[in-house]
Amino acid sequence: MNKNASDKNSLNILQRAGISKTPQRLAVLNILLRSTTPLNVSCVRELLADKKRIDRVTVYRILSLFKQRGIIREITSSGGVNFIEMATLENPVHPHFSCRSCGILSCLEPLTFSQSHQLISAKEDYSVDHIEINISGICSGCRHAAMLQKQSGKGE
Amino acid sequence: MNKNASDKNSLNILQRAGISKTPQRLAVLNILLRSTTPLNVSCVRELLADKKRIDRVTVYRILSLFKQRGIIREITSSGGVNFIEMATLENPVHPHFSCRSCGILSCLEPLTFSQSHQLISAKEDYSVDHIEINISGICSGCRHAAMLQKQSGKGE
DNA sequence: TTATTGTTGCAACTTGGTTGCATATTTGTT
DNA sequence: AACAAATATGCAACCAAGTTGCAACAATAA
Repeated sequence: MNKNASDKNSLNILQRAGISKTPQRLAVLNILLRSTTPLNVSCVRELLADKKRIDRVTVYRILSLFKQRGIIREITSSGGVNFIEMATLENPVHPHFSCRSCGILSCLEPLTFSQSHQLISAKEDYSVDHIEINISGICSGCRHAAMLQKQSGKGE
Repeated sequence: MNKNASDKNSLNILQRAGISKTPQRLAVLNILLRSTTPLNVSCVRELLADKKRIDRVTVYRILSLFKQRGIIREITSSGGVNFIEMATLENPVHPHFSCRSCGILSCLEPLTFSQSHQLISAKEDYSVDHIEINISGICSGCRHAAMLQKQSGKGE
């Protein structure tokens, strides 16, 4: 998706959510749309061009508005920093994988109906509104890098 | 378990882990052993009698030592505050339920082997070392309380 | 043009967690 | 029991994430 198309997409999203379009909101939305992995707030701010640096508070406010309107969803990460990702129809709730080596959070396949059901069924008197699954370990990239390093004798 | 038995248990745990027994460590361990739900750091400190108030830093250091030695495990919660629970054989890794009304984190049944396997199988080139499942919603206590309130006409 | 409403940026704050260092406590050895 | 070496604690100061209050700044409608 090129820049113009993405801008148009962002505009549509804001319009559909019934919130006014401001340069800051568009900028944040564009960044989230273009990212292939969930981002945390400081990443979002770094990705904003220096020219359009947005105040930290404003970013938090924009994100909490987006969350409230269901445009994005938050992912709790073990590092204590929350990540965010687009909450579109094409991107349903799914488990995440957090690499303890590179820190990148990546997306895994959504659960099937029966899998979710199994998880929820235990406590019938609880009213469940969200299942968050975070798997952690070493991602394939880091694993291969480590293996290469070992082979070349630079290990230990 | 009465106080003395719990103290003895704590002592054993420290000994087996090969770490020296100090009043502070015993106090923290006792609190964790007695709690029926995972606790966060400020809860632990509140539960310490005023007499044996332990410095915040010390609590963090004790907990990180316990974690390192596998005595406790940490649970990432969506509120950005980490919870801890005992990591004993009788208390294997399990999903948690976080009530968005009362904030209490409670424990759910552990996954079966096949359930865990299903979750992990997706990405064979990842090396998984932990699966964390956090389910959130309204716990039965809060749900019933809300229902009673509604019935008595105090709703809205 | 002006009044109204909503948005932004700044400063200041809160909370969870960490680091460095001096002091106090354990522990192992006589 | 006494002591030295090693370890643990408390304090102050710090950092980072996230929040709040408020003044200034759009954008919009009358």
